[in-house]
Amino acid sequence: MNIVVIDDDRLVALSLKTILESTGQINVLEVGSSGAEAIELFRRHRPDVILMDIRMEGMSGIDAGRAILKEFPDTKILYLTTFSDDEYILNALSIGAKGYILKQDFEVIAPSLEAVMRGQSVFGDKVIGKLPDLMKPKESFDFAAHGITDKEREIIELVAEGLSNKEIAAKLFLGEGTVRNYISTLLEKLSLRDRTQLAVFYYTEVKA
Amino acid sequence: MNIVVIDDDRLVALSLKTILESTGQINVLEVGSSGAEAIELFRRHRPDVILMDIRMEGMSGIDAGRAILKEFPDTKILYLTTFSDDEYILNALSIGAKGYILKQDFEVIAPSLEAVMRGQSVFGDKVIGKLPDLMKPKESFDFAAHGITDKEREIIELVAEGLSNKEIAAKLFLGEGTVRNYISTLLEKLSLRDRTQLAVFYYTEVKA
DNA sequence: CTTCGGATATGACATTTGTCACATCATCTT
DNA sequence: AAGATGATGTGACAAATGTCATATCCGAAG
Repeated sequence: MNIVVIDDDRLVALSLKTILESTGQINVLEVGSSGAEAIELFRRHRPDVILMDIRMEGMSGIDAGRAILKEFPDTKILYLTTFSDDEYILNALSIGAKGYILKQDFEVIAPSLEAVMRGQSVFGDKVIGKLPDLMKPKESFDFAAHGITDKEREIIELVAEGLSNKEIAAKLFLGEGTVRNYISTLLEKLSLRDRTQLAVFYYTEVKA
Repeated sequence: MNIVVIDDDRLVALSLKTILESTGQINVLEVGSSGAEAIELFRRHRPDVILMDIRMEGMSGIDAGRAILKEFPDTKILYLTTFSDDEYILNALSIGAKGYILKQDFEVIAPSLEAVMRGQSVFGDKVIGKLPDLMKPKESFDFAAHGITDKEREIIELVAEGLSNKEIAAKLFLGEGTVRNYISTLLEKLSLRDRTQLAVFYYTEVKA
């Protein structure tokens, strides 16, 4: 199995090389220490798997991974990370990484590489355990705290579907002027300027 | 451990009750067969865990779960499902379910319940394996296929930030009229009516 | 009962937005 | 050279939008 190891900390990268090569199964073609280098080394060697740190100076492992996967979509990327990098778990999953394991669990690194080679995905227990929390939708915006009434909330939703005042009025059996008034007070309450910003607000703050 | 079992298929629900109670550890307070019933039974019994089917007539297990979690945020929900229900995996995670296991693996159901009681999350191997695929961002909208130019794409993005024509013009060093023209052709190309719909389009089709 | 706030409505008004027809200029094609 | 294309611009216009003042109705709070 030919792999490339990327870690911000060159010492770590070299240690990994040593450890992994001692298994006899794994051949570390080269080590690198930045996202840019990851891309370059991948282009040069086309390894079976990339073992890469996530948090690095400059380009993050995620960005590098995204770039590589864009060029070679069936690349197998295994992320190696510190326990505190929670935010990246979802990113790693979403770009299609094959695994995400913790540096602490170094005894599972070689087996994980084997698993990835076999086509499996490898996400450590602790990583999986965090998924539910991470997926939880962030507190949806607190309408009540901003004094937004039920009707107003309903209006926001229709605006966020792209309806015109006339259409909203028809749908809610209100006068068009009334709808405008609602929107006016809504814009006031949320410090926005127009319905487009209201829609943007909805998608970025409420439904995010 | 007191639980409630919900399954569309009453027979399955009752079988589960029998199997689980035979362990001696688990007490099935009551079984139900719809999402609505799930909510009702939860309110009445406050079980430690709800074991619930996902795909059901009427209200889905996800919707029922969401409703219950809204009322009682620390509810432990364990979903039981058929292998083909892929689409629901992410939903289950995102509402904060404690587990998602397959009906086929019925021998793991009781242990999973124990695990959930202990506060662990339980997602079967096969479920985890699918996560990377499911998280992959859907093809982001193909601007080129719709004949949308780079400049137009840039305009869309600014509209989607809630900028006015004047602001966009200033930012891109264009005349305001030019910006309007861009937006006009954009609306034409995408069969939309106004900038708000353009913003909505951006958030639902492009950046979704 | 009176008061108050929320929901609803109207009309007038200024501004923004979207459309259209057309014009200029540079580049690229033929 | 002639023509096509795309980026950019202008002016005029109609429609949609947002603001404001004001009014009615109703139910809840005092």
